Amino acid sequence: MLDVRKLRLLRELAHRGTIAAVAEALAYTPSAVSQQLAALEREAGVPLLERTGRRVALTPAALTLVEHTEKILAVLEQATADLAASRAELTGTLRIGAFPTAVRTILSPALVALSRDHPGLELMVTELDPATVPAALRAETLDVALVQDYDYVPAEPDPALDSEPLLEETVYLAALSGGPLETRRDAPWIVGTPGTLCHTMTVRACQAAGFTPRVRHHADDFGTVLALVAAGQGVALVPELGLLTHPANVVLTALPTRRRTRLAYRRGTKEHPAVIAARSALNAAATGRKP
Amino acid sequence: MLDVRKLRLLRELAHRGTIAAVAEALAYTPSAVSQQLAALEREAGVPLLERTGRRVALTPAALTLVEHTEKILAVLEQATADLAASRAELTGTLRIGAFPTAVRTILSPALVALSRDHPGLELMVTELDPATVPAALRAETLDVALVQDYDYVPAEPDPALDSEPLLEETVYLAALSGGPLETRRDAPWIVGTPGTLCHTMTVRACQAAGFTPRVRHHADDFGTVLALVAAGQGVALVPELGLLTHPANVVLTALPTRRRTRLAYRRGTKEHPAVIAARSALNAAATGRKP
DNA sequence: GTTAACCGTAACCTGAGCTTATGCTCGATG
DNA sequence: CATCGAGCATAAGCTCAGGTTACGGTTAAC
Repeated sequence: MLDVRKLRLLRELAHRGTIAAVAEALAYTPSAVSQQLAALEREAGVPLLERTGRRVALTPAALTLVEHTEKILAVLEQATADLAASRAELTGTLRIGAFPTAVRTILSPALVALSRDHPGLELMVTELDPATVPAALRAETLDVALVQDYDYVPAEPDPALDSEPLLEETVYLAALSGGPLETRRDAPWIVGTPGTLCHTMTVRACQAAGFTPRVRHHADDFGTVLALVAAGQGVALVPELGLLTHPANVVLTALPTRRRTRLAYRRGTKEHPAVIAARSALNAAATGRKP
Repeated sequence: MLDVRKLRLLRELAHRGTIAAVAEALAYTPSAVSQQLAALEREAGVPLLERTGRRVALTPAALTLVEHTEKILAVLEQATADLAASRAELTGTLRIGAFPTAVRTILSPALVALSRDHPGLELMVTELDPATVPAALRAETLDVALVQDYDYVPAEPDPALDSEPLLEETVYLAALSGGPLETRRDAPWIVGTPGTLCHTMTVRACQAAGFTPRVRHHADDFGTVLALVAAGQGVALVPELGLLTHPANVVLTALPTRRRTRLAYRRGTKEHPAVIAARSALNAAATGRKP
């Protein structure tokens, strides 16, 4: 009987590439992970890892093992979901991850509704960049998370994760005057810090319009971005949710680009009562904002 | 993360009914099983067991947990099968269960072929009554087994097991004179010991013909049965494979009843290379006997 | 050449999970 | 109705799986 705990380490290794990263993610020492994987290899009777330089690579046999592991972990999630559903009241803790804008706009009202309807449910919110969400969900640091699915930035399919559309917003060009994206070829730009989804989204949208933005400022908070625009420091792309307060002199031009926000969770937790509750609260908060 | 080892205990409990039986089957003490199940219940946060008299019953939540466990164990079997397939040579041990007649007729030649073609494969044969096969397969005492599927004795579907047809034979009425089953209403009968499949089969076949057999002798070995028939002690039903040597004065009348033999294994092991090898060897032995 | 990142082994230590021992409850039996 | 056996649960103790820390070897980058 193969040990599922060890298989989980192998799966994490397939995603993260190094034993050190697996250990870091799952709160072990690298030595422990190494020993467990060595034991798994011994039990399997087939080579699973081979050193390539200072990393390890998975053999084909190990990769098929990982695929099976994904299935098993999904069933286990489903089983715990069913257990939670069979309980009368919703208890335990739900760890929610979200990007900063979402926290202040749709997540806050959803949290109010959630804690009102389910007093037994402990809510933990973590603010993080969507790029780090998949790893956090897999490592069970988070249970559900809001992620973005900008045009031009499709999320790679992850067999361990599942998601569903939650919200779709218009993206605006924020400037001191109106006019389409193409006319901003030579304007100074205000974008997010490199590596974030906002940054990528802006750069790709400009490239699709035929130019590379001349980056002048970096700012992730849309309030700051709009203040910079109002101060004549440049132009920027801002999604609908970033416009809670916008300075009077900033002109917004709707672009065809749309920002889609999705609710992500581990495969198998779709029917977990806490996820169901989060889904309905978030949907209510998202549509409640519309008018 | 639910512990699959503990879930396996729960599944076994669902099948066997008492903690003591589970412990017996899996080579633990009852105390260990009790503690593990108590721990599982604690982790689940939901009552799983409730004492009814001096036994324990599973709650609905526990039953759905068992269903999930079946899926997980099947995937685990599949994973080990894939591992074995990725190995060049076939190694390890294959534990085969079979009823006595089968051992002497089709299993022996199959064993010869198997050990010739796969010298690295260790073969272990256990002679047992088909009625005990499902439990032995689930408890991983056996890997594959030959079971019978007489008319009137359909095997109940077990979610943990899988099987496929292997052989179909005619059942004969053995007597000192020819004639259909209905004419033996008042004859003394020779049947297997109560509880075995052979016994059930004979009784039901007679009942389908409109009478209950008057049992005179009990014998499980078909050689013995035929000797008793030859000695004028009564009549009996004997399947084709039981007729390796039959006394000259015994007359055989083919009946419409047919005996079907199936190859059974745990769900998920269908593509295990050792099972594949066993399948082909047994099929060859079964068809090789036909002419 | 030096350094940093990473993997693996050795040695040690802790607790999960086994065993044995024992008590309790329920149902069958005379 | 008293007795007895079957079965479950708890207590106490022991063992080993599986963790940690320490250290050495190898690889890639600068």
